Amino acid sequence: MESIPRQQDTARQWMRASRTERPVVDSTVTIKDVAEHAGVSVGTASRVLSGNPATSATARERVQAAVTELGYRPDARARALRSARSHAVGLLVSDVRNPFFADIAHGAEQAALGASYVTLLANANEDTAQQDIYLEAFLTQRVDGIVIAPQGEGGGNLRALERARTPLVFVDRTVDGFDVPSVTADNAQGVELAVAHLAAEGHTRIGYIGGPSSVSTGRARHDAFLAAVARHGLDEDPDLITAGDFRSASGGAAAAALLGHRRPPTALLAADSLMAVGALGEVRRQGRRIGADLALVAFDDIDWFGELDPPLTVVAHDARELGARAVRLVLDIIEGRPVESAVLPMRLVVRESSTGRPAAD
Amino acid sequence: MESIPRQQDTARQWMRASRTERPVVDSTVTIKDVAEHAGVSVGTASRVLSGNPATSATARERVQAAVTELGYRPDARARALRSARSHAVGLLVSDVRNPFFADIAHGAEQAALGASYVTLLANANEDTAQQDIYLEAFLTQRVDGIVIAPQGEGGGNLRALERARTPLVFVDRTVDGFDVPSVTADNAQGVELAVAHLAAEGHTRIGYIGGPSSVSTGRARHDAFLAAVARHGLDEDPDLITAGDFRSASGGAAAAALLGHRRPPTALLAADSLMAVGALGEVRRQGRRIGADLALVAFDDIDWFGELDPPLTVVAHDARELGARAVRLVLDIIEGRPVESAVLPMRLVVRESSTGRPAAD
DNA sequence: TTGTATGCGTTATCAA
DNA sequence: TTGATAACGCATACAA
Repeated sequence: MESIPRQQDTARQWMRASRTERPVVDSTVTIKDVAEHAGVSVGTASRVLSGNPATSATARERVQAAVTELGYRPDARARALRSARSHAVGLLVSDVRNPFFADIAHGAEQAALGASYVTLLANANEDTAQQDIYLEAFLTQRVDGIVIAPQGEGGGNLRALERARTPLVFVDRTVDGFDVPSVTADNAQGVELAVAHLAAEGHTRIGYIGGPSSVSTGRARHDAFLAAVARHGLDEDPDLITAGDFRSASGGAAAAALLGHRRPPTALLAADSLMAVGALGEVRRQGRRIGADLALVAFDDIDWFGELDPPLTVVAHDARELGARAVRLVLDIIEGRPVESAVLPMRLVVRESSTGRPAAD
Repeated sequence: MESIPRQQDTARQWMRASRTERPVVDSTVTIKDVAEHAGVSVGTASRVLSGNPATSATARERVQAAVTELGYRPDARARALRSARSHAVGLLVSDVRNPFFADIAHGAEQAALGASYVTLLANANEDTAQQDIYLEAFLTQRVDGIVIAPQGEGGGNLRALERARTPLVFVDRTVDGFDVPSVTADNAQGVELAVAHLAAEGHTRIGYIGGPSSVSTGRARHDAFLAAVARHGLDEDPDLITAGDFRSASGGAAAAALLGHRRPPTALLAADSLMAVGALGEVRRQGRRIGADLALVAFDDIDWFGELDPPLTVVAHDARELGARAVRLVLDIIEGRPVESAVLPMRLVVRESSTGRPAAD
């Protein structure tokens, strides 16, 4: 009786597909079927499948044969339910469409794959509500661990995570008041590199296009900018400080505001790639030319920044490495190894956008 | 006896975390705990939780209270195991770092979220082997359906998918020999629009930077290009045809080859955004200027293409819509509704890169 | 080395 | 409307 609803279900599901293929194998081949087909007990089949050494060569052989013949695929959910390990990690990025986070995701995914963990990638879309939804989903899916580039002040489900004791790692960003292992970049150093470079190029008025103060990197870069400007004796004009939301449009708006002042800056520093691109557009619209009329340095080294005209000078961090390290960190927690937060260095890649001339290298 | 290993496990897992917080609630609150706390049976608790109308107001109230008090979160795995529905769809894109696919992913994710499905996003990294790995993972995770932008000729697990009868939808790309519902763009129309535009601008020698012939969009655009060139009476010179791999570097190489010929093209058409960016870099390196010296039209309207200098003329498809439609399609299959493949129109967005002058609109 | 039996957390069946 | 109980697919303790 029990299996009938399931079959009906499957039938209904494919009713209109009207495919002409052979009904080969049912989708739900269980370990029981395998055991039967191999002429062994489920216990033996299970042992063979999970690599338990307590198996005979014949058993292994017959079970393997049955597996390939029936097209058996273990049910990860049942397995996880029984063994309290899902072998899945959740990765929550702020915005998949931001190339920087796409790179982080890629690095994280590859690292997880290497450890034979599956990655559940979710996209908060720079929105705290969506972050909570996906965090909730991760929790109900019982992922073994979570890597997140967090939004906001850390209310809502971020606290629930702590309570649920799910292994958690912050990547790129952190949240105040959370004692969570993290892999971040040395933002202060990055800003210092950029400002020092622009100062060396003779600029004294640098316009800053910052990120939102609700994000740790936004705050860190802002503070570092102020410090660096003071340190290098540049103009500490509040008019030179703007803030966007890490998205393209806000970069354009910020650039417009900066360039609209009576004493506009001669150089621009954008706190992320998307805002840099927005600024690029605004500068062009104003009929000015990056490199020649106005220097531009951006955070985040996106692959194609070097292909632009002019190529963009950037403060780069290795996003892939950031993602990979974060995953390794969360696996360390999961598997009970000692964990250590990491701060990765940033480096300056000088190109024409800040010098007006082809780079030396 | 049975629960002891689990507790040990949890303990080991957090041993070195040495956090000082209160042990508030154990992570694994089950429905049993909820029922006990509420003074009802698990059956009643389950009914309340799943919105079964056969519940009394008091029962609902008490269970809800217990849920919030204990911080209960249903176990999606157990739920899926029992109900044969995971409420998860797998999304496999060719390359997350390609902005076009990032947009597709975003659209798909939002659509799934709207239907309260979770999206498992995986990245094939333009690699058939990785595609198979993730397909395998989707299968073992027993996702309810899969949306994929497929790689290669469709060997390996793509066939296994068919056999497993997992609802499947192709997005953007298709694979010959598979009778699978799909959401694609009208590539032929897109190419025609681009070629017609360039012809109208007076170009007779258009260099084509195509995609790999192993991908359906690569083939479709290639064939359409040949047809359009013939139709408009332009130079049908084989030297004007190149092929890349949908990645930046190959676009640069293709541009170099095209521009190196004795009779170089006066316009370039790139079959995707990343290759267009690569071409952009190569053109700059050769000291030429897009728009003025050489026209460029690209496939895929990436947000920031309009911000570049000069802004890029593109053949655009709405990637978000592509992703959203694909998800809706797979949900249609899952939930037994009639399904219908869709071909979305493309449209030409004319900007300076192909005209040398600011666009009218 | 193997088989049997139990339980993981949940939903669904069946009586009450 | 409710409670007891079986079953989902799998892994493991225990006995053989």
